[in-house]
Formats: sequence, C-alpha cells, structure tokens
Amino acid sequence: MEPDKGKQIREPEALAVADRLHSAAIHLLRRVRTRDRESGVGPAQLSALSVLVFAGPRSLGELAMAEQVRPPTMSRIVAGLMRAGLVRRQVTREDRRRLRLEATAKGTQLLQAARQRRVESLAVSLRALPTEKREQLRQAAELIDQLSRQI
Amino acid sequence: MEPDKGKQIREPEALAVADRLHSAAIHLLRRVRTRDRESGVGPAQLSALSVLVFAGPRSLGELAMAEQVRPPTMSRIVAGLMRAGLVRRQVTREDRRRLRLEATAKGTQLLQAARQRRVESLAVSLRALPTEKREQLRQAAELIDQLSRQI
DNA sequence: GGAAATTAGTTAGCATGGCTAACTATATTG
DNA sequence: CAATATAGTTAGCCATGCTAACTAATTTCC
Repeated sequence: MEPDKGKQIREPEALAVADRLHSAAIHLLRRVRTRDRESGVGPAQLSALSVLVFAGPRSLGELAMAEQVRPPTMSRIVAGLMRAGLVRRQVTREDRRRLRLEATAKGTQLLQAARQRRVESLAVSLRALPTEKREQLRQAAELIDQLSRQI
Repeated sequence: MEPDKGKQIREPEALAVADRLHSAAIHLLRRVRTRDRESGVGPAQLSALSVLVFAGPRSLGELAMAEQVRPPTMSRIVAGLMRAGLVRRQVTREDRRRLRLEATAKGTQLLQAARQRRVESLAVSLRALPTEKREQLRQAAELIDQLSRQI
C-alpha cells in the first residue's frame, strides 16, 4: 500500500504520532498496573467492575461489548466478581434470557479504593508539572478517547 | 467537572487528569489490540520482541525488567519466541549464566508488520485531525512517556 | 398455535501470560 | 575452598483470551 496521493506530507507524521501514542499508552499502563494488584482482583475483573460502578447496571452482553471481549470470557469474569461478592445479578422480568448485573456496595467500595491507589501515583507526577502542561495532557486525554471511539 | 480553575487547587485536578489519562490509555490499547492478534503471536511476546528489535539485544533479566514482569514469566515468553523462530539466544563468553537474546530477521520482519497494522488504524483517525491537534497529541505522548519513567 | 430461527448466556477445552517456590548452574566473596 | 550471590529454568497455581457446542428463552412466521 503505497498510495502516493499525498499533496501534503501527512502520512508519515500521522504514523509517527500513532506510534508514539501507542507506546506511551503501554508504558503508562504498565506502570500503574502494579498498584492494581493490591486490590486482590484481576485486571479484567477490575475493569468490568468499573463499568458497572460508573456506567450503572448492564447485561452480560453489554458488558462484553464495553470491554471488547467475547461473551464466554465475560461470563467467567462476572462469575469471579459474583464469587467475590462484588457484583450481584437479577433476572429481569421482561426478558428472562438477559441478566442484569450491578455492583454491590462492597464492589463499589473496592473499586473506588483501587482507582484511588492507581491514579494516585500518576497524580503525584502530574502535580509536579506546570499548570499549562497538565491542561495540555487533560485535553490530549479527551482527544485520545474520541479517537478510540472512532477506530 | 468544576470550573474552579483556581491556581491553588491543584490536587483534585491532578487526580482528575490522571484518571482521564488512565482511561484514555485503556481505551486506546483495547482498540488497537484486535489488530495485533493478526500476527499470530501473543501480546506479551509481541511486546518483548519489540524491545529486542528496537532497543537491541538484551539478557533475559533485562527484558523482564523492561517489560515489568518476573524472570520466570519472561523465561516462558522467550521460549515461545524461540520456538517460533523469532528470537535467537547466545551464551555470552564473559558470564555463562547470562543469556544474550536477539531478534532474528524473521522476528524483525514480523514485528514491523505488526506495528504497521496496529498503528495504521490509529493513523487513519489522526490524519483527519487538524495539524495543530496532531502536534498536541505528539507532545502529550512524549510527556506521558516521561511521566511513566518517573512513576 | 406451534415449529423454526434468533438471541442470551453457559460449559468445555485450549493457549497465553501473570505469579511464587524451589531448583540448577555459574560467579563472587570471605 | 566453602559459603553466598546471581541468572535462568521448572513446576504448579490462577486469571483471561478464544472457539465450538450446548441450554434456555424469545421472536418469527406459516
């Protein structure tokens, strides 16, 4: 694929930025994930739980979609969360095939604590930055989220 | 968010930015990881291989450090890479306990292709952005990398 | 109204990837 | 030279990704 249709030289720059973003994301997550282990809950469980806590009750399929995994994978993740008492299920009246999953009080509490720990170490570094750099990062985060939704 | 952009109230802002960055990184990687599966190599193997390709030969311990995993984990990852013919080992003369691992030509080729695919979908979105936003993202990526090293 | 198709979730089985504990082999130190 | 330290491996645990094949409930359609 060598579309030589460039009137401006955008292609290489876009690729380079994509590459930098990708590796920055990897490095960031690698650093913060060590803190997540303190919760005693696996990363996939933690992430699924956060959907239920911040976005409210969801069906298993919706959760799988949100987390970009297949239903059987989410089925097992949810089983773990229920075993740990962090999530509770209800069979809905309308459609008895569909589950309604929600975080328990314990689940909400655990997630908030984990999030706090996780983000804390990053926040320490952020506080050392000048305000305008911090603001720049905030905007970049929004932009990255937007892009991710488009991909 | 509160429009309380006072200069003295930094703490909550830093936490909020940290949180946004964290979730943006998660969302970004979640989207691009689907492309990585096309390589037929697992994510941990791909990531370790990229260290060898871009940073040059390393010992197993150095690789484990770079990837933030324990030696036994890296031992298995490397075993997989060698089985697939993507990485080769040499016993150093100086210290016969230590391995010297390097990417093979096949490994380098596979990694470049994977990186290209992975970053390509992101680059498509980036090309749609105005130049100054793209530049902003590039700078943010650098900054995030710097921060990650500090954490 | 009931058979067929569709949809939601589960179960089984496989591979990868994280860990600790315990081991081997080599190097260093006392 | 014996004791200790360091580099990697092996064994065995659990979590997390997948597909294929299943059950149960709902919808479609004759």
